[in-house]
Amino acid sequence: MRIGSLFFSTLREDPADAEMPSHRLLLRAGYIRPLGAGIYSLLPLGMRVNMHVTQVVREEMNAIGAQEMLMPVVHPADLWRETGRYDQIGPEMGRFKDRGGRDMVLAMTHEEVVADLLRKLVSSWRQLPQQVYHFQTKWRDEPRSRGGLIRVREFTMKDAYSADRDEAGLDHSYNLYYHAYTRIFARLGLKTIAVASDVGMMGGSQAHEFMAFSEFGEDTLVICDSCKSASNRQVAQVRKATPASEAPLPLEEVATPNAPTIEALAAQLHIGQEQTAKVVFFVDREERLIVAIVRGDDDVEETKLTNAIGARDLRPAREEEIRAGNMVPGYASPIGASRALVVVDDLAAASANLVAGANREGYHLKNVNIPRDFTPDHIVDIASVKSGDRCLTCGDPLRLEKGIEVGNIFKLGTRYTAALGAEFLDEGGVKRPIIMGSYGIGIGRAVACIAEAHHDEKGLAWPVAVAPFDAHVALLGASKDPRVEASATALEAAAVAAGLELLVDDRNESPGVKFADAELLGAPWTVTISPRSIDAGGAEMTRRTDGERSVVPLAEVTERIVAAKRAEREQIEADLSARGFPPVYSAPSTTG
RNA sequence: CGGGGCGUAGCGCAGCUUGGUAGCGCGCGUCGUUCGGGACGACGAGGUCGGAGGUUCAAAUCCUCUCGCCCCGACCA
Repeated sequence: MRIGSLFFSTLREDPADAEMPSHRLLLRAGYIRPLGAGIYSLLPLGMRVNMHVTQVVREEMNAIGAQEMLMPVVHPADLWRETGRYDQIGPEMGRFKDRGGRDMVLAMTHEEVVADLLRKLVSSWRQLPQQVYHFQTKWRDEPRSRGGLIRVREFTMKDAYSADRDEAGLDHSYNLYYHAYTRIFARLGLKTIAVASDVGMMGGSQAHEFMAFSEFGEDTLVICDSCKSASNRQVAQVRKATPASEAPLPLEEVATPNAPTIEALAAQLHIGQEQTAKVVFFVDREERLIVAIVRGDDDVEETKLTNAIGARDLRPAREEEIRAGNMVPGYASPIGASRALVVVDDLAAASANLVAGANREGYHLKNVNIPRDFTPDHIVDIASVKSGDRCLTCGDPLRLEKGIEVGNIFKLGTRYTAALGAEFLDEGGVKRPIIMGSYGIGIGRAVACIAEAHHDEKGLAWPVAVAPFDAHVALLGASKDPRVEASATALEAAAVAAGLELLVDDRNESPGVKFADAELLGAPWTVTISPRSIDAGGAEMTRRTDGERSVVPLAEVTERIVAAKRAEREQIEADLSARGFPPVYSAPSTTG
């Protein structure tokens, strides 16, 4: 490919509204262009990376026996009504009517369609297990898209689905995907960790998220280096401290002017924050006021709270809603409150003589004891893990990291098959619901995460497995010396024979522009052909990652690139085998 | 949905406070010179100032409404 015919344009200056490096560089280098909020076109460069990522995913899916297919992006709403999700899911689902007035939805995911196919196609245990996958557009009307390709509204997802006879089969399928995903992200050059996670809107019994480490990550990962275990902070549990046992003292009201925050309160009373109770208010979808109480040194983890009480769509309460429950914001406690669901963190409940609000402006209560002074509806872990907390299993200190979710695996169970009547007859002639799992990877997000992980101040630096071109060929002095164009033509022919793709920059631009663009676009190699390089013996090869440079005979350029590609792939395979993830799935392993 | 910011040429911005000819840099076109680290000169193309309404002799500028985008909090691949 000659660069002059490539459909793209680079930007010399940074786009004003791009914050994340991947967003900024993918825009600047001409890989993507926005069409609207969270809606992007992939330009040919971006599509090339996308296709390479897709191919790696496809190879690993096929390797575990999954079959590629394609399901529609527009679904009849009735199918989603059958599983209840049409009403459960809020405005993030795209809805419209077709010309006949029928309700239709834009696919956010494909559990319904798979379960529908299962009930139509599968009737016997002999037809199980099955695994299918596709690469398909999803529309999710995110309340807030951001970060370029990191978080968008329309995106391509590889979603795979397993269908098994029983839980043991599901466990096996789940392990297959755990294995395949580990291999996929390693091959894509992403450092990821699988963390135990919340099941969210998918439902089901168990889930892992594959997280790429990134300082721009939206999720916080809780990692125990001793146990080699990791969880999303949303569900992570810790070994809680045992509060000193004190005899409960009588309640006592104290004046605490201008102390609506825990910090101010603790400072004013000269006590530690752990001696206070923090009260946080939420309202669920049924407009129920929820009072969540943790110790002053903790924060409420909303996902834990949501799961603990089976709530949906929690949002922070407004001040008037708090007052309607007879509580005073800033000085609140459930003592004397009405009409609220009270959830207390187990640590707070075990702590004696806490300071809590008096529901009177400027006053707090000392020596609050739970449940002596009020009766919680739930006592359960709802505290957010913080740095310094200790591992539930081994007691060692936990480490917190930021990550971006690039893939997830869910044990769905019979959530969808039971609702849709996707059943099979077992050997005994007994009708049973099919057991499902679902497994997603956001392709565009993976591309963005790779860009996040592989760039420098000059531009992108793609791993060879996904680079849009194997090499960027910069021609210098071609107008003066016909040997340059002749060499380029010869190199292009050699590349075709070797199965390599080159981007040849034959523009009439200054060398600085060509080098800068080569570094911005991020091909693994820059091959410079000039009268000088020809006199020196051929072409100059520069490795993008470390700038290592050498002059090699023109005839050896392609074999050098091929050898480097092979070496990188072999290194990745060696690393994967050492970690227990060889090309062929061998044994169950979901530890970690 | 709450908070903050921004919409002026393809990109980055100035002009707005104090209303009166729409500007700068980069990029783009033609010609010439240059040619191993974002070259130089000459000439040139390109804008309903996001949109609608209002105030005014006159609106990019003031007022109202509206649309869009970005960033920070509640969701997810």
